Amino acid sequence: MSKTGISNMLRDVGIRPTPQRVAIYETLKGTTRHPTAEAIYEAVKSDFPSLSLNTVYDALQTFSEAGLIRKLAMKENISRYDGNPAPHGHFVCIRCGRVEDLRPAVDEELERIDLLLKDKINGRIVDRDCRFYGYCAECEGEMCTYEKKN
Amino acid sequence: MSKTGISNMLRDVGIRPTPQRVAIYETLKGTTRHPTAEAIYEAVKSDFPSLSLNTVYDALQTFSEAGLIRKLAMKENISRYDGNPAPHGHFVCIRCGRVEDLRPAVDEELERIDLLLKDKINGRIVDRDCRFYGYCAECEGEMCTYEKKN
DNA sequence: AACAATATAGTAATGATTATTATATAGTAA
DNA sequence: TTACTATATAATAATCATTACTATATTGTT
Repeated sequence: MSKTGISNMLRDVGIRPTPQRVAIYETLKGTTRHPTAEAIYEAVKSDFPSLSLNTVYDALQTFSEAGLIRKLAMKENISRYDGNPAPHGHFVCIRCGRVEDLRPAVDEELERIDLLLKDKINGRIVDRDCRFYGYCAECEGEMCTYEKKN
Repeated sequence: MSKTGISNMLRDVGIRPTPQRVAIYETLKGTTRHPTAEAIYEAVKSDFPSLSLNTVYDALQTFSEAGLIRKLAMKENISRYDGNPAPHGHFVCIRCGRVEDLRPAVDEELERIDLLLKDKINGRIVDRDCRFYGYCAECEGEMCTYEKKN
């Protein structure tokens, strides 16, 4: 989506589309690395030298509350962010820390469980966050070059 | 499990069974509320007035690393703990914050997905944490009396 | 009973996140 | 445009869960 498209979309959902917010959203949408606030800050800073980390946090929270993005609380007491707000599963490498999206085929299985839960739960389910932890192929071979930055 | 049983179990896995650790483990095993470190601290403190919150954190990390318990990173930037280390799903109420275990029948479905993933993932999966977010029955009716403490 | 290793508790430090506030910017209406 | 109102930004400070440090105490062992 273009900057103009992002701008219009944000306005449509009631979020004032400032250049910073558009850049933050664009950055998050343009990666599958599930970056931290800090990583987004570093990435966007090249275009906005005066950018504040605070602004990044504020934008991410605003986007989250509007359902535009997804916050992923990690066990290391740090949050990562996902530009895809639709429920979908993740693979997390417990050695190098990378977070990857699962293939759609697996997500379809998870969707089936949503339906199953409708009858088995005393409540209304509106979201899902499924994580699968293990060792990525590169870490299995001790050849992992994953850089946590970004 | 009795205190003696816990003590022996801890020794078996190489963890020195101090009274504090036994009490912390016993407390966590004795609840399904997925308490925070603070809540465990408050609960155990009645038996150990001089208990340090630090000791609780240390014990929880030790137990986690030994695979005896499970750490649940919540979106509110706080960690909860689960005395059941086996992979199993949770329901999280996004209004009152309660965390409940899913019925075993649902977990069986999730186990099927583990198998499915073996072929679809470039890595080795060793654990799973599936959360389903929504409104618990009581919060749907605005009658929720859930107390976050404990 | 003494020793070596480790746990506890108290305190201080860390670090991600959030609050505060003056200034700047966006949206709107004249 | 211009003026106006509301909201966003950025800088700074504060918060709060968690972790580090360290002297003392306890455990398990010789």
